[in-house]
Amino acid sequence: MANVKTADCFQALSDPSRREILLMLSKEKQNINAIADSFDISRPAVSKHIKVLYDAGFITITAQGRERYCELNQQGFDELKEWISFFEAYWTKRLKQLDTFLKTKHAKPKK
Amino acid sequence: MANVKTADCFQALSDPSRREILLMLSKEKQNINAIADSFDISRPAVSKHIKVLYDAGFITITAQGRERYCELNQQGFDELKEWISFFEAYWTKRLKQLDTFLKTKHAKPKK
DNA sequence: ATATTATGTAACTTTTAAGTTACTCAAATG
DNA sequence: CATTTGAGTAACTTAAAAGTTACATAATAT
Repeated sequence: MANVKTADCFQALSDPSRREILLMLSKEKQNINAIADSFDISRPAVSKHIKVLYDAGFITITAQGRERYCELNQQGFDELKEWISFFEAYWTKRLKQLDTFLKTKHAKPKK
Repeated sequence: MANVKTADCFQALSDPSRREILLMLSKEKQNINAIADSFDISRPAVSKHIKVLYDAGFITITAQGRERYCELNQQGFDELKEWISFFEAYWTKRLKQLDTFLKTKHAKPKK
């Protein structure tokens, strides 16, 4: 049952610290303590954020001895992209409507 | 000072009701009460959600008499897309690394 | 003009999220 | 093997979101 998303990706991204963590991980793989060092909040608080990001499919965690290295995971990002792409259809439709409007109602400008 | 985003788009999307509202608006323009009728929560609660979505740039509101019609606004969605596209670079980099690895270390498969 | 309808907002409560400290445990290290 | 280090978690506090009811106001309808 590894790598199964159990949390909401939108909820996961609503916290600025979590987005910051993702940004850090886009630069390099890091273990929990290294991540925590970059924040003002306590290590356990960071630990919780990591769990949320993991549960939402934004990171993978690999144990190396007692250290746990975090890396970005495409899954969460994909889910987000999918959501957005649903709305792309809306904008496409809107553009088509505008186009039709311009062609039928304003085919001949009054000048 | 119209249409200036004052709230965080991620925070706005973290609530399921608000995402549901966006989904409804992708089907048709609706006024506040019409939206509220589709939800179990009270009308003022919906009113607040609408405000959050507006502040985050996800919808526009047009008054028609005493009614206020809500429509999707591209701005919020664009902000989200921009955020995601930043991370696209990460995956591109990862792919390139993998490619290089395969070419240099495994140019000749052992079989 | 009165009644009704669409909406906003203030004041408050409830729920949820985020943070903290204190403790635990297992892996590394002297 | 005693100590240090990296990390998880439980119990609790604090802070922020989400919801409610009650009230206000302006536009429409009767």
